[in-house]
Amino acid sequence: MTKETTRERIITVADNLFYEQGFDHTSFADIAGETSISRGNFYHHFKTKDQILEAVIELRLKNTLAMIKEWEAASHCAKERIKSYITILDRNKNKIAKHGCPVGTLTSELAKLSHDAQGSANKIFSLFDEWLQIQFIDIGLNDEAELLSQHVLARSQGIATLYNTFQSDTFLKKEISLLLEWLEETCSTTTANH
Amino acid sequence: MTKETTRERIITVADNLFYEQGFDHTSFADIAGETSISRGNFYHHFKTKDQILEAVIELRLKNTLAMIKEWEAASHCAKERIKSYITILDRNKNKIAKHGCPVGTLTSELAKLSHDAQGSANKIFSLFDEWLQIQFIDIGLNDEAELLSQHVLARSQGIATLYNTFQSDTFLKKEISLLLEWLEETCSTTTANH
DNA sequence: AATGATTTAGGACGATTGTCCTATTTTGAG
DNA sequence: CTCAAAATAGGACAATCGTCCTAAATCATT
Repeated sequence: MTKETTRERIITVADNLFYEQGFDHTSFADIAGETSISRGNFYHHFKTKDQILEAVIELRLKNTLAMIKEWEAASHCAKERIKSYITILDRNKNKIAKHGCPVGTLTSELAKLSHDAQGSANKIFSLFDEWLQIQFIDIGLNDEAELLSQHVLARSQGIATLYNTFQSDTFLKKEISLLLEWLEETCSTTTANH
Repeated sequence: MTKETTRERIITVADNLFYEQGFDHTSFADIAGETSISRGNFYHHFKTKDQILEAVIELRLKNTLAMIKEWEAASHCAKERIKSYITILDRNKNKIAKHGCPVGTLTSELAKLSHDAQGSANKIFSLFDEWLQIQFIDIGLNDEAELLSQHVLARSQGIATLYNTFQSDTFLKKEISLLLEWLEETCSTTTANH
């Protein structure tokens, strides 16, 4: 494993801090503290704070894509792949309880800040969206794929938001199973067409 | 109509700005600018910025309660009342497109800031939650009321988040009708018990 | 070993932050 | 009208923000 460069280290730490504290509320001093890098050195790698944000979003896109590829490798069945997406809610429950969904909270924050990187951040959402659409098309739900994909996205976003607020495990468990049930029903409506 | 006091004016303006820009990103200068009140005068009404936040949350609780009372006055049928809640998504679509759901985005932000007012902000969510539960109990779904209420909350939160991101009207329309359909189905399962 | 380029450290900058203080003005009760 | 109380204005504060600059240290290539 190659050693992490300074630039990569900055991005990794910033990624976590932006998730935990929010982009706007995270200062250079915060990042410097956790990286043990002097403040002045930042500007040799990034000219502005916004450039760090762009790099963080790029990293998240890369990591998201890698995660999706893992799901694809682990399962050749589209329905199972969608399940992989839904069950992140359970796998990441501890972090979601503390800081919400990393995708949804970032886009919400950037929307409020009217930040230029809004479009870039939305791409992470789009990445999930388009991938889910492909899965639904694969199942045979071509016409409805777009709305079905966004339905899954919306449901999981809402679950994350509410779990972040109330941190009720019974709620989380119930909602995940409801969403999985919905997936089964939705798939079974067209398996007759095969 | 009695004239708005200075204190009330500060809270009203702060309420809007916190919603539009976020709490952390809104400065005293911002509020002062929109209220035409000198910065120094603030501290005669509020000792800290956090106290303004508490007052804003209090106002939102009051307004939420008033809105709920309107729904109750407008409809004696519990199902219709729940519909009133669901269709806020459509009535407030323009603001949601720009700034997201005022309840969800505030609680998310305060969670990231580890802010003391987190508990107060969550009360707004709880207010909707408990009220929705009462409606479901009124329908006769006593045992499931809690999970049904939170299901509605989660769904609407997710719809708001995604509409804020993609601003797709077809998505919004479709999801609202899906949620209304769900409500019909959920209610009809127990009308047999009457 | 020598030299040029890259990387790092740390201070300085102007602007802005929330907070506080002190005059001045406005208000309301006697 | 009087005068104490409440409300307002505006400057000062220490701290922090993102940004920039320069000197020192490290690296890589010859």
